[in-house]
Amino acid sequence: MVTIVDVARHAGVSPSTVSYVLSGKRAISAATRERVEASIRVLGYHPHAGARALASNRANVIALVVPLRTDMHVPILLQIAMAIVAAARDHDHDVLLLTNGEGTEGLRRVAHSALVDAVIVMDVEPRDPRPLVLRELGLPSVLIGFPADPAGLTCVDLDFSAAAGLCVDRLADLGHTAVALVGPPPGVLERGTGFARRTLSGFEEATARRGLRALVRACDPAHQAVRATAKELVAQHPEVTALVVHNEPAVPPLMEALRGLDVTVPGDLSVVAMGPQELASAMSPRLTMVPIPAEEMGRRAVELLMSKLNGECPIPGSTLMAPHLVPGDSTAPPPSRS
Amino acid sequence: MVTIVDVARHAGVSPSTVSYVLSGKRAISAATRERVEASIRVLGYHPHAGARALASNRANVIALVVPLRTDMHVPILLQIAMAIVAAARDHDHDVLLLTNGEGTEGLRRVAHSALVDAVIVMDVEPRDPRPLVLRELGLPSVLIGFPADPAGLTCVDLDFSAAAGLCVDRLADLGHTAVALVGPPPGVLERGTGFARRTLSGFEEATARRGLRALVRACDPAHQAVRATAKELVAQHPEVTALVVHNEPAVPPLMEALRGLDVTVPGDLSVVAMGPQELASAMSPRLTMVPIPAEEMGRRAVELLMSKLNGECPIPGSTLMAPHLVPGDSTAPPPSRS
DNA sequence: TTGAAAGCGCTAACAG
DNA sequence: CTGTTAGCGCTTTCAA
Repeated sequence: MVTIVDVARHAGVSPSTVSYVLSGKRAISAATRERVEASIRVLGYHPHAGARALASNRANVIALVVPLRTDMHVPILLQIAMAIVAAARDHDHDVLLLTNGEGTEGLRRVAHSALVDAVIVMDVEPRDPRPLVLRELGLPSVLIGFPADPAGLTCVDLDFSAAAGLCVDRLADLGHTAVALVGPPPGVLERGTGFARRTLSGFEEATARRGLRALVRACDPAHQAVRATAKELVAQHPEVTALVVHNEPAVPPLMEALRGLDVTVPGDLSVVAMGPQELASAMSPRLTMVPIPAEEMGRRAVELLMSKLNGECPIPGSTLMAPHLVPGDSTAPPPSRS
Repeated sequence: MVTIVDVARHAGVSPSTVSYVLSGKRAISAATRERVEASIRVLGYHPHAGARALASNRANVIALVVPLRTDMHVPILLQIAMAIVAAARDHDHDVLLLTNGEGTEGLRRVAHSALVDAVIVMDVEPRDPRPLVLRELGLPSVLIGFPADPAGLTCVDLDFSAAAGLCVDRLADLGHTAVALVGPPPGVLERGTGFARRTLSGFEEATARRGLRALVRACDPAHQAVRATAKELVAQHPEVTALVVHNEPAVPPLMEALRGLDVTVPGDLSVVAMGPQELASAMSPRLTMVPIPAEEMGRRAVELLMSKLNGECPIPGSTLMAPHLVPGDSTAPPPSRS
């Protein structure tokens, strides 16, 4: 194994100089720096992670807690995770993968053993035990999603309220006067799940502001339920000319149900969906969407965490990512009343 | 921080004794062991991971390389990853998450810096550069999937050949005499992707063995293409009374296309699919499936890796997981010729 | 069955 | 701007 002493010898300097070249923690003359860097390259030196962690009290590793069972769309989960890994690498950190299988014990373990310096917790929900443990451990952390009480915690999420507003605004701009929100199954809202509630309030606020008639339907993603909801909306509420859908798994059956009811999109009915962007091109016509910005959420979470680790203050308690609307072919002005 | 010295003092023994209690590497009297264990519990001692890695040359961490873009079904990927984390924990190891973003450089880095002891690479394909790097590094590894040349490597995958055979056997047992394989898009097979080829040969071997007439169709998962394939099979090949589908994304549009063609499943046509088990209950009727055993594959990969780390020999070069057929409601005897 | 002590490779005072 | 050196907390010989 190549050690720092080997590099030092090869470059004709002391080990500490090599260390300082690597860390940039003190000024080094250009000449010395170059010689050291050359030696590092020639010898193929990589500092021993354990030794470094031991001496510096920094493992340069962050933990990522991924939920086993989740309300989140799985590909989104993975996208966020990958973005986190990439962003962490940009900050010279690695990512340790943790599940909830060990319960909160895993957090205690990796924190106490100094395996990681900090942690990102995904898919945080209102009644989540993990934030408590994080506070107790004093472990720097960033949550993706919001617990019931985010006080003293750093949280990142999409601004679902603004996202719903964006959908409504687009439809209002097109001339629609009555729109319906097709939301997650009843249970999700009642459980107090944060994002569902925030979408709803954003929808209500925006429709009120724009003077639109508004309907809300919770919708189970099962084929039958979706079909029933579609049928009911079309038959009982002919005034509704546009749908905002915040329920990823319900989208494919919904589009199929509309086709079955001879409702053309966007001719008879416009559809805007909130969810993973891939959904857009999987549907026909291509959906107008407000995508979940997985990439940005992951990066932002890492950046916030790094700020914390570097002792930068103050860190914002909650970060709501601004939504963007990506136009597709599923929205158009409402049909003319003929 | 609680150190091994604190524990030793508290228990009235030497640090080395505490170490040996933890590692079990030498005999300890029951009395001493109990005192030490009590002290560990009381003080809430967790050994410092870095110090341990430095002194023992073992990080007790394995790397998991997850592909960024993949032919694999994403939820399956995550299931395997989670199974790997759980299994690794059972062997007292943690999992470091790596992507291909750094290219093979990431592997070199974590190996040289002793951040990890070994690595599991997911979604290995025939022309994969990573196995070469693993050989070069001498890093203990297990691959999920098969490279073109698996010589000297340890690989785990589903026995796709046997899986196809299982599907054919079930259909033959039900009385079908002509079956079609709906496989992955043309490109996948031509690129030499291992699993597609193995499925095909299993299908051909089994249909020949059972004396069935066999058809094979590569199928792009796009709506249009699936519809065309379904139409062609139904119209041009009325003798075909059953389908074996090995193409996860094509399944939903296929089922819909059949419905559109007034072909009832399983009344007119039986369908068996290979893929993620969740697919079965997402379809109506519930599919008869040969699921990808994500859980077992993950566990097996870890077990093989641990055997390698413990120097147990010989390690099998390739492990093909036995497939299981899970009956659903999409298979029945062929329609009577009336 | 246990203890003493020498490192593992690196960082960060301290000293110049 | 650079070198010397004392640990970081643990494992593992060696010795008893």
